[in-house]
Amino acid sequence: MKKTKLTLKDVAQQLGVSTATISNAFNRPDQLSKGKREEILAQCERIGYSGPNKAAQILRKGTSNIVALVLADSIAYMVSDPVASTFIKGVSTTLQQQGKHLLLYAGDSNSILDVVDFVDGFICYGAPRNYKLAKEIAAQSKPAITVDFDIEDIPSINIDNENAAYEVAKAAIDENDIVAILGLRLIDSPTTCRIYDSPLIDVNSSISHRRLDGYVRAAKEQGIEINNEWIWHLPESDRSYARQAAKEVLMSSPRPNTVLCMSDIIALELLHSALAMGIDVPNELKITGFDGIEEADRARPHLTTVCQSSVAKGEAAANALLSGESRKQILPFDLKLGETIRS
Amino acid sequence: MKKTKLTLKDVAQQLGVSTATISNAFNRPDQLSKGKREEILAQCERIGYSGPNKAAQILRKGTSNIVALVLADSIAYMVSDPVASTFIKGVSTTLQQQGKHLLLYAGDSNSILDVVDFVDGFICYGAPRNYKLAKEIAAQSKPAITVDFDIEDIPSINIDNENAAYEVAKAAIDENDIVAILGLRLIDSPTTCRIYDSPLIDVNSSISHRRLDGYVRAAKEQGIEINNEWIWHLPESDRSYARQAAKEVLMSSPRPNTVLCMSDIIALELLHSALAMGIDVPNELKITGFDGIEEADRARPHLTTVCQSSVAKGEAAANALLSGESRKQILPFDLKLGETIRS
DNA sequence: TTTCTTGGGTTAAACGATTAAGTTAATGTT
DNA sequence: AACATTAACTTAATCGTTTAACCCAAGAAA
Repeated sequence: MKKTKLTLKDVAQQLGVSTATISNAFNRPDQLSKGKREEILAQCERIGYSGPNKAAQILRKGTSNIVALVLADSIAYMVSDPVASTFIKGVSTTLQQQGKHLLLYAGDSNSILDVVDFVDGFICYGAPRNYKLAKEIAAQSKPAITVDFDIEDIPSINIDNENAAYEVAKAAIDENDIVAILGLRLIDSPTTCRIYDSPLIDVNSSISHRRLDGYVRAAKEQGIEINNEWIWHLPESDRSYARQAAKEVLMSSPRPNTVLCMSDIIALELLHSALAMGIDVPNELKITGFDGIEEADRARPHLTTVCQSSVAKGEAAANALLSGESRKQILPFDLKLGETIRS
Repeated sequence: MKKTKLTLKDVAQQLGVSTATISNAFNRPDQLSKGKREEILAQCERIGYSGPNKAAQILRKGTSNIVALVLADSIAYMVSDPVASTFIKGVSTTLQQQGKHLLLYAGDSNSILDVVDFVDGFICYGAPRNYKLAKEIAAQSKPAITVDFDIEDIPSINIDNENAAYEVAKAAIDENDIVAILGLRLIDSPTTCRIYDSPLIDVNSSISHRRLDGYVRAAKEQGIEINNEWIWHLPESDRSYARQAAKEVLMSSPRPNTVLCMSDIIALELLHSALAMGIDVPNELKITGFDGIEEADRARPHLTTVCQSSVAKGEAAANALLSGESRKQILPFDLKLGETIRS
């Protein structure tokens, strides 16, 4: 039963050497003879000193091996979203390989100020709801990287959302279709709704707008104009929002026969609702998703969607952060044709 | 463009007061006059001092507001498992409410020694693979709580696994059934297999064994003896392991007509495989799960399972840790009867 | 022999705060 | 008027390291 934790000083005293030597034994093997080092380490082991205190190291060295993962929404939401959790997977695997620790930071929190002093860097996933957070990230001086959005010229990881959306829409849309869009975070509303003439929000949702652009371009090529009336807004990629929006879309008249969804979760919920109502997919209703989540593979008919690798994004983000990469990267995507647009 | 970060000392100098006063302005309002405090805070704001450095605070105060969540497996696996990620959800929500930060710690890492000095406590979810980790948790002196397993008399959160398993099995098993079990981490093997006479592993899998006990007791009440030949082992609750085990079970002859699964993921995979093979559930095959995950609700026929609230577990764990609760808690479970055992 | 290296240490100044103990002046008590 | 109390600060020790700068003895070079 040791009364109090041993410090470097205690150990130095007991072994009759200077604190610097003990410190070096742990951190800089080249600074002392091999024999002495081994002896010191052995003695430390024996008396129960497990190495320099990390809290003190953080202060002194200015580095902690902790990387903060700043999530766009609450951790609770992020961890249950298949896309986000897969991203976290990629990040954590890479960080772990490099001996780094992962601090989950909720983007709906107030300020990164309470962690900025001790983390080694930031990985920011998804545009934060409050712009203040983005400002703070830009203002602080630790390494940072953004994913699925951009802050000034901070390095970032993205896919080409406009083209991805364009391609999947192009594959789905035929002449004379009635096209609807189930979009994410398009306007500034916490509920699911048709957007009509609400002004599109700008700063926090670039990827949604790029996707929208792609959809609109593909439609236009078939001579179809999508006006706001046919665009729905969901505050997040959540099953219950999706269910409600799906219901509205399927009830509206005339009923659209092509629905472009900005996430697979939304698309799958629409698919289930449609099938439950006895609607023939794809003959009466074509559906496209976005992301390429595992669950989409299990659906029948198979979902037509855009696959992007969230794991790859996570790995790329972590690697870029740790290696000091400063460019912005565009990762590839994959169009996946399923039977939800053509049987 | 400030050259270097301001410190408390700099600020004190500039404002012509002692460092103690600045520190108190931030931490102990009762130690100085209201007027002075407001003036100091205003000045700090003006010159761009955003408060005491957190790294230094951690060292000096010995507390960081960081709680480590020690996961049984890799973060990657945990974050994608519906049960584990729901648990994380509960933990993170509660921690966030109390202004604490969440550090994700992979249980398959080597040692907690590299974080123990700066975290405020540990929440350990699931029995770690390597026993050394459990030893370390027990040996260190920060607050800790375990979930779904126990270490000596460290406070813990559990459900009554034996009774839960007993009840669901009792509901499913009829006289003369052939009963099989798809179990988790029963033996020390990294692959899916029938366990035959392999010795059951002990320390790392208590909850699986409690469940096994419950199953066996229920079977015995119907005069059925389940020998090891009818027990399968899966190293984790993973879809591909489950698929393989499901295939083996359904191919074995005689084919069991009641299969008790230790997780919903396993049960659902078995259900899908059975339906795909044209087997009538429940008339030719009865299936039970464990956990009560959301996806089980979406399955048809509805899965019979034991619902336990992972969110509640997470909340309870975080609350107990933060409040210093030292008792072991048993949370309730709910038997949920679906059509996979009786139509 | 003298001078230069160099290996293997030691000393002591940071890192950036917190806080117990001490000081001083103003107020309250009797 | 003499003494006790309190409010509002300041002083200085401390948290547990790291690391630049210095020191010394022994071997190499000249």
